[in-house]
Amino acid sequence: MKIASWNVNSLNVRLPHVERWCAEAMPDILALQETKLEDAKFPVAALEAAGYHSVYSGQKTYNGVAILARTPISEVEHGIAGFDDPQRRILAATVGDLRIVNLYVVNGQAVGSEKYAYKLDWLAKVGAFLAEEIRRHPRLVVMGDFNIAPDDRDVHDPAAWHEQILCSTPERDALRRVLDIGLVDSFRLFNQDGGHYSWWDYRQGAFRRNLGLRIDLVLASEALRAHCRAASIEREPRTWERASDHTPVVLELEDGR
DNA sequence: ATGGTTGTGAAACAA
Repeated sequence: MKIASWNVNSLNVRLPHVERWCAEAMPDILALQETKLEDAKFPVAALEAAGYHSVYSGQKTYNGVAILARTPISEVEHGIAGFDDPQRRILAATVGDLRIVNLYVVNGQAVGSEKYAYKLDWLAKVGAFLAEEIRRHPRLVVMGDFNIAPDDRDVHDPAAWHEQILCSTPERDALRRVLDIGLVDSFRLFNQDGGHYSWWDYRQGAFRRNLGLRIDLVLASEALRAHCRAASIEREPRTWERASDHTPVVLELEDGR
């Protein structure tokens, strides 16, 4: 069972990349962020032809999340009940015996900005939502673009990024509170090294020089911890022509019961 | 060098 997350930065532009990567990597479940597509324009038929069911929550120009799966998808939740947020960043669904939550966490722009305050408030609300999700669905995977580098190993230049956006202590504390619900950063179950990133700025040849951050995460609930078999960051799609600035991150789970 | 690149959508804005 291969589970993956990928910020595609426009599914309109990246659909050929998604089709290609799915054909090569054959993920069973794929969470997409920044689809930037209204629901009416979601490429359901193309993804069905590629072998995937899809559910999605999108909007024009910004944000947008989707969950693709090779088996049927049920119990879809769009956003958080009681949090009337026009930004489409949260999608939850059940695939087989797994509960999947796909998050496109607020970027926050700059520490101290209005968007930064929104990010921290958003993370607190999401934390409360996830506490309920894990209670109802112990076999929970929470994945997406977290827009937070968990610690300095996940940052190419920790001094330059010190207390900057994506790396500040309040953001890392907010992520810690999410993990404390009973989730583990699956990549760190298998690799303790720095230098492994999931996002590289488009500018100044950052990918070629591996100047990146690891901000795309697949979190597994404690109930799934013993079933995690491998985790990886798939750098190849970032080398393709007209690539997203993010690359897919993968968790392999022991096959279901 | 307060730069640089990409996506959306037609000028900024977001990342």
